[in-house]
Amino acid sequence: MTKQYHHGDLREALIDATLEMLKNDEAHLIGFRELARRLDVSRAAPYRHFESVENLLGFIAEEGYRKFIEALEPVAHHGALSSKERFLELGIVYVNFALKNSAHYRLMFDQRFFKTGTFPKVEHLAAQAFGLLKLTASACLPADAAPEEKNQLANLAWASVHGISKLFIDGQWDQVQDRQKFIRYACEKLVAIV
Amino acid sequence: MTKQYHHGDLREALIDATLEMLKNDEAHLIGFRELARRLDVSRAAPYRHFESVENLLGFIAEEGYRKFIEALEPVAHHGALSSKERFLELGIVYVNFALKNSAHYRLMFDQRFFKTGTFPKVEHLAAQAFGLLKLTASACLPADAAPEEKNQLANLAWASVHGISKLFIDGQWDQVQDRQKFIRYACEKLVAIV
DNA sequence: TATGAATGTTGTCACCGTCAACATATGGAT
DNA sequence: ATCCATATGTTGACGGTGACAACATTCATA
Repeated sequence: MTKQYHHGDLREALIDATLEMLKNDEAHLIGFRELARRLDVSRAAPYRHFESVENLLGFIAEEGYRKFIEALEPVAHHGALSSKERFLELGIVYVNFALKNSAHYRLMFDQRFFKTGTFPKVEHLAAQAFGLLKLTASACLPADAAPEEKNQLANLAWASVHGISKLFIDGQWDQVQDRQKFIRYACEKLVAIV
Repeated sequence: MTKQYHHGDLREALIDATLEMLKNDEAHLIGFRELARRLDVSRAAPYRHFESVENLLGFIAEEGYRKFIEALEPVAHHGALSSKERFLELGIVYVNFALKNSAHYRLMFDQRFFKTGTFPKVEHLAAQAFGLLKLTASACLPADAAPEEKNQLANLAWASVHGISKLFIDGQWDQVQDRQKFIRYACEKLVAIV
């Protein structure tokens, strides 16, 4: 098959190639010229699909949050589980999502998307995701517990699963042998805090 | 005072200006040309003090870890406190260091420094800092506790304080009113886990 | 005071993101 | 089947960047 003038699905290919690069490199190393080179396409072709590099990364971050919410939602609303069981499961699902989608997760928490106003979609999706966490954590406390206490619990849980995810992803915990065992340990301890 | 040929202490000025920029921007936006402009110096002058931008950032990361260890060490070895008191205090000091030195802290956990082998000094200092955490956490468990359990506890504590620090620093927790109150709450809960 | 080292400057190169102008392919209306 | 608007890909150009080499100035000290 000879080289074609049109790529076929350059948009999707750009996203895939970016995620591929993000597995090893940091976001700031992503560039249209490099992506174009990898996809055997001219240097300006990516501009037909994304306004700018920042824009491409923003879209991928959004995509990540959508997948994230998709993963958390059923657990947060799982009727057959008790509040604490939901809380436990949500933590486990959270960290496993981060591990399986590390390129997405890293990008999702990139500081550049949280300068208020510049990426409203990302901000909104992020708030939605963390709403699920707050909801699930709060439900473990008595209904008449102080709102402050509910927030504190939710924030501590969020910080913990986020910290676990980051330290795994960024390679600081390569020595941990049984990741699933640790994740379960950590989430059980968090549930026990209540 | 007329413009001088020599700056005086360009090296320190570069470090300060970089930290100033890091308060708002991300590491990838730091550049020698921009720094030179801010310090009213020619574009190549920074090369007399740092081999490359990467190198400048690496030095600042090292500096951050040295300060970090300096802050943690006395708490970790504070003889007048019980194991659990040390654990509690260490957590509080950890997060407060991150808040007060947010530019340093962000850089210290930049992924670029943990590609094994490229920044051995940073890697070593990081390991040293986290050794203090592990030591302090482990001491709260019975001496004959399984090493795995000690590691699990230390890792969970580390993940939690790291997550708290990151979420504060990256602006995701701007709505939290009394930061110190939350930090104390979180660290007390972590101690209670033991 | 003279001289080598430290520090600052200018010139140059290759790379990058972005836009404009142009080329080609695609798909639907006729 | 043909025509044309649109989508997509290409090339050229511009200003920005990091990095290095060659050159200029100042400093330290013998």
